[in-house]
Amino acid sequence: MKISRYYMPTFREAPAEAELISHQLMLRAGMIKKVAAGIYNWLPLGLRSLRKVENIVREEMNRAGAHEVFLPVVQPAELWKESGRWDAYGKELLRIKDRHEHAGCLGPTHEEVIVDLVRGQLRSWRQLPVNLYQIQEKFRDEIRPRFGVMRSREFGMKDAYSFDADEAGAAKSYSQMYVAYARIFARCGLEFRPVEAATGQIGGKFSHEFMVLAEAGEDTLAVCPKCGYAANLEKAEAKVTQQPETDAEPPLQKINTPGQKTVEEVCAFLKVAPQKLVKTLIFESDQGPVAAMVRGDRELNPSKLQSLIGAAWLEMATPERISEVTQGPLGFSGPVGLKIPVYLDQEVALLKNFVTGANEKDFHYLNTNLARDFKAAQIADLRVAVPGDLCHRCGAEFKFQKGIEVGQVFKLGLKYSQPMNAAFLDQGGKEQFFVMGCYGIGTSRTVAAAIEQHHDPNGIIWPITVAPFQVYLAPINYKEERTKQAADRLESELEALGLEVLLDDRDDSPGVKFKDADLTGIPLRIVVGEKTLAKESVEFKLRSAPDKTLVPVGEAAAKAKTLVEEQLNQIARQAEAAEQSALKEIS
RNA sequence: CGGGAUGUAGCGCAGUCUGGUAGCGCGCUUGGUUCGGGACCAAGAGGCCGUGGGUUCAAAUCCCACCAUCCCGACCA
Repeated sequence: MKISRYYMPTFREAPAEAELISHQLMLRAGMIKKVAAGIYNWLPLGLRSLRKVENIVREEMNRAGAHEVFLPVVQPAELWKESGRWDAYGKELLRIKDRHEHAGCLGPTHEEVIVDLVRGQLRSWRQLPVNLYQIQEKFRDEIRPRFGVMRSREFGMKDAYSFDADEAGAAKSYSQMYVAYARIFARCGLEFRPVEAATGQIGGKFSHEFMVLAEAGEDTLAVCPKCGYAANLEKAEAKVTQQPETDAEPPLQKINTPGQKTVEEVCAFLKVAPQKLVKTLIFESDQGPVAAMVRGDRELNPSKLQSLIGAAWLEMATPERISEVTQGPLGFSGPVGLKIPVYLDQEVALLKNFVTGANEKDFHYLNTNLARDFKAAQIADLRVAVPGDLCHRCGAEFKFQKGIEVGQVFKLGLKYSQPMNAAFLDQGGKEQFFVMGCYGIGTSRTVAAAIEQHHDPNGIIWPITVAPFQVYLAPINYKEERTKQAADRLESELEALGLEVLLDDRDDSPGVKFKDADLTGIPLRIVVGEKTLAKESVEFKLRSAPDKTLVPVGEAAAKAKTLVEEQLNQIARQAEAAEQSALKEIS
């Protein structure tokens, strides 16, 4: 491919809108261009990388026994009403109407459509399991799109859905996907980590997220360096290290605390440590209002509370609602006398004689005690893990790392098959709902994540497997006849060997070409010039290393092929290793 | 949606306070000289100054409204 015939506008400076390095580099290298907030054009260079990610995904999905389908972007409201998500899904679901005033939406995900596809067609246990996937554009009307294709409204995603006859089958499908994902991300040249994840509004019981480790990540992971436990902060469980207190229980004492609402204020006013003050937070959920208690120096983790009570949705109650539910204003809530279920963080259960709100303006209680003064509906780990916490499995101290979520695997169970009435006949002739799983990979985001992980001040450093081209062929002066001939000839030799070559045939100074070679991150650069040709040679340089070596012209193509294959083989070995450790993790 | 900021040539920016011919760098075009880390000389092209309204003899500049974009927060298979 000759650059002069290619559409690849590169820039010296990145548009001011780009914050993230991957975003800046993608814009500068001419991979993408913004159309509107969270909506991007993919240019030829960017599309080549995106397609490489997609093809890796496709190969591995096929290898794992899944079958590719292609589902519509526009989906009818009826299906979403059937699953109950027409109302449950928030404003991210872009609802539209057609000319007949018929309601529909742009698909943010495809559970409804896929269930509709198979129900009635899959009727027998003999046909199971089935795993169908697609690589599609999704649309989610994000409140705040940002970071280029890392968090855009329209984005590329592979989504797969498995249908099994029972839990055991579903567990097997899940494991297969888990292993396939490990291979996929390893093949993309990524350093990643599967972590236990909260299941969020998609529901289900069990989930892993595949995280690419990068500072720019929006998620925080708690990783145990000793036993390998890793979890999203939303889910991470810390070991309780404190001993239960055994103090005597003096009587409950109501005390005037005028205007003291926050933990800080109350602690200062009463001269108690925040560890001895317990916050009572009121939530609204589909299960009705609930209260949750954590120590004053801790932060409640809503997703833990949500999964504990099995709520479909959960949010902080409004001040008005708090007054209704507790009979007291915001800032003075406490467990004593509360009529709603009270969920207790496990740390709180160890305390004696703590301070709580009195559900009355300007009053708190001293010497509040569990059992004597109130009952807990349940005691569990409800707080957000913090640096310094210890792994609940092995007791080593957690390390916190930032990660980009590039994939997630879910066990859905009957969440969609049941309401949408998708069933088959089991061996006993009995009707059963499909046990489902769903498995997503953000393909466009994966491209950005690869750049986040592989760049230097000069530009991108692509892993060979997702590089848009493998060789950047740079003639020093393409107008010089001997150079031109050598470059053209080498280009066709390389292409004949199946290599992907970008020939920089522009009438620009060498500096421009080197800068663009670095910026676009193509793994192997070959320079052809009068100086090298005087030695019957061309110069090889890997983007990932500083060394330059002269290679005889006649051996150049074969040598390039060898280098590319070495890199491919190395990644193949990494994929093998990733598969092996994934198999261990999931068994 | 709350808080903050910005909209001037393809990109990066100045000009706005203090109203009076719309500028700079990069990029682009033409010619020439160059050719190992974003070359040099010369001549050019390119702008509803985000949109609409108002004030004024006169508005990129002052006032009002709207729109868009970015950042922080809430949100998020």
